Amino acid sequence: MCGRFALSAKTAQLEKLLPGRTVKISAILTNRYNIAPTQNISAIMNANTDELSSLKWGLIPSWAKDDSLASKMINARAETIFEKPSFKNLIVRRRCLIPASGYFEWKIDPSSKGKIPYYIKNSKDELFTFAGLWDSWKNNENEIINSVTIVTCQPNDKLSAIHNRMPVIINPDDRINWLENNLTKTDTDILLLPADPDLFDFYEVDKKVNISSFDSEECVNPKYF
DNA sequence: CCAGACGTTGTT
DNA sequence: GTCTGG
DNA sequence: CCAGACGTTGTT
DNA sequence: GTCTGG
Repeated sequence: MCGRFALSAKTAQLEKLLPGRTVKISAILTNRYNIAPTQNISAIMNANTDELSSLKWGLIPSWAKDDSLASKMINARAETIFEKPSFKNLIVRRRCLIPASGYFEWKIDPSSKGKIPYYIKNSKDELFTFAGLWDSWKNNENEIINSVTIVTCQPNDKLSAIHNRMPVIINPDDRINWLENNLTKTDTDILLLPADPDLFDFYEVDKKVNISSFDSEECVNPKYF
């Protein structure tokens, strides 16, 4: 699955996320190396593909009475996304792209039964984009809270070595299609697939990443080199 | 009909 | 063991 | 995802 | 809001 990731990028890189266009970056973004659920993350929403928006990670459905569901809705399984009440409307109407420079998975070490963190990134160090769904919820103060969940799928042959799920990654050439067209299940079935294994590398990192408040470049440095 | 859930992961 | 917060 | 808390009463 | 279970 995907429960932590990093986004350290220059504005110029983020502006070019959609091929042939310029995405407006209005917020000042600091480099993030340990983005955790409940925090705000950057995303391009289908409702506004002209700019990078900020959404809370952990989906709060529009009908929710409180935000207690959010921590349970950080991921959505691609296989059942058209069936689940919380997601079936969103896959049709409320899709987004979440840029990342890499993400983390914890591999269970059979010998120690402990968990070892790994960092997974594009082999050419390019940004990539997760498939996400978002929703709008109004809290008791009548404030609109936009929140987001990351779609997951089976791992590809390379990443199955460390985990049995992986985030869905939308290729650059599919990004505008994912955001702007009216997609049916037939359309999304060919997009919500494990990424090409050749595009990704992974390596072990220090356990400091376990602590979500430890947001430092050290999180993404190889433990051994 | 109304009431109550609405999710994923990993482990067994 | 299970939930909440980051 | 992991880390850290997990409770009430009464008093300030 | 919509589906499932009773």
